[in-house]
Amino acid sequence: MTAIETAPPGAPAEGTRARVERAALDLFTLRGFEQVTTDEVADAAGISRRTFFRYFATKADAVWGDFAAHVTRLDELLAATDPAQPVLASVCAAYVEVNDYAVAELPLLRERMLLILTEPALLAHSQLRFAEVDRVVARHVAGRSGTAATDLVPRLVAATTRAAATTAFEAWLADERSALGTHLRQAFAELTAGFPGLLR
Amino acid sequence: MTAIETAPPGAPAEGTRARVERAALDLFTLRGFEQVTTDEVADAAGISRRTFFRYFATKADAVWGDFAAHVTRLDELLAATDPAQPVLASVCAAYVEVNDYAVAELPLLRERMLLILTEPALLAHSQLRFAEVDRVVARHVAGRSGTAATDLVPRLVAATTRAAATTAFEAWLADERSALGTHLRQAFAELTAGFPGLLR
DNA sequence: TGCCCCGTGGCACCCGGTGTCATTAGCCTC
DNA sequence: GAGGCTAATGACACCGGGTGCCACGGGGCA
Repeated sequence: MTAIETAPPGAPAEGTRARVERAALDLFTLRGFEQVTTDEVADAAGISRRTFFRYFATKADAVWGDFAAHVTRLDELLAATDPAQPVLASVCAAYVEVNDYAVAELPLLRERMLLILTEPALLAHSQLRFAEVDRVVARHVAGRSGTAATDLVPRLVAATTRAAATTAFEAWLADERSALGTHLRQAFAELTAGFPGLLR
Repeated sequence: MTAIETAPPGAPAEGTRARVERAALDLFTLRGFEQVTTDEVADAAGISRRTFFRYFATKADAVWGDFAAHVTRLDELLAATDPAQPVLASVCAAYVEVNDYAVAELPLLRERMLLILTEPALLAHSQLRFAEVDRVVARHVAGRSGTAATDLVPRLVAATTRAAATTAFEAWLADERSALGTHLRQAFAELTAGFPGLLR
C-alpha cells in the first residue's frame, strides 16, 4: 500500500478525514473489518497510525461518518414536528425523514450499514452510537407526554422505534432494489398498530 | 491479591468457573469493568490469565453466566406455547416466564444486569448475545406465521420485544423494590397495544 | 511401570488504543 | 525578514485484551 498524496506536517490537511474514511470503508468491505489493521488503513490513507486515532477515537468510528450530525438533525426534526399529531407518529415521521437520503448518497449508506449490521465488532459498537439516538427520542417523547425521560414509556418508544428502524435497514440491505423509506414506513406501521400482520 | 485455594494442574477443577465468575462480578462491581484487568480477575480466582481465557472467550463473557442455557430455555418455552393464542402474546409470555427468577437468584441477576446495561463495553457486547435471542424469537414467529425468519415481521417482533424487555430491565434496576415481571408485563402491554399510554 | 490425556501456566506475539515528545509548516508580530 | 506561537503530524514506548505454542504434571489405564 503506497500513500496517496501524503500531507505534509503542519499543513491544513483539508479532506484528510474523508480520505481516511474512504480507505477504511474500502478495506473493510473488501477484506472484513477484523481482518484489516488500523496500520493498514492509516497506510492506505497516507497518514500514521497515531494520526488515525486523532481523527477517529476507535477503529469502528471510521465507518460511521458524521453520525453526531445525524443525531442532531433527528433532534431538530423532532422539535419541528406538529404537536397536534400523536407523539409516536412524530417520532416515526422524524425517523423516516432523517433517513431520506439523496440517491447519490445511497451507495455509501449501503456500504456503511452493511458493515455495521454484518460485522460483529461493529454491531456491538453500534449499540453505543444508537444509545445517543435513544436519548434524543426519549427526551422528546418525555417532553411531549409530560413524563420524565427516565420513565418506562419514553424509553420504550425510543428503544422499540429504533429497533424497528434497524430491522427496516436490514430488510433494505437484503433487497438491493428496494427503497429504504418503504421498509421504514412498513416497520413503523406494524409497530404502531401492534403487529396486525400476525392476526391472519 | 493472593490466590484462594489454588487448584493443582491436572485436577478436576470442579467449580472453578463459578469461582471465576464471582471474582469477576465482585471486582467489576466494585471498581468498574474497564478498570479491572483480566490479570486481576484471574489472580483473585487463583488461576492464570491464560486459563481465564479458556473458561471465557472474552472478558465480558465472565459477566453473563450460562446465557446459552437461558436462550435454550426461551426456545423451549416458545415451542411449548399454546398455538391457539396470537404469536405475539406467546412471545411476550415466554419472555416473562424465562425471566421469572427465584427470589434467591435476584441479587445476582441485578448485579449482572446492572453491569451489562451500565458499563459501555458490556452494553456493546450485549448486542452480540441478544442477537442469539433475536434469532430464536424470529424463527419461532416465522414458523407460526408461515413466513421466513428473514422476513420483516418476524425480525421486527424479535427486535422490538427484545428492546421492550431490555427497557423493562432498566426500569427494574432503577427501582430497587419493584418486581421484574411487573415491568416486563407493562412494557409488553404498551408495545402490543401500540402505546395507548401516549394518547392522553 | 509406562503410557496417554488433559487441564494448566508461561511465554511470545498481535492488535487496538493512549501518553509523550520532537519536528515541521503556516502565520502573526515586531 | 527574523523570531515566536500554534497546530498537525509522526515516532516511540507502553498498556491491556486475546491467541498460538509448548512444556509440565497429575490422574487414569493397560
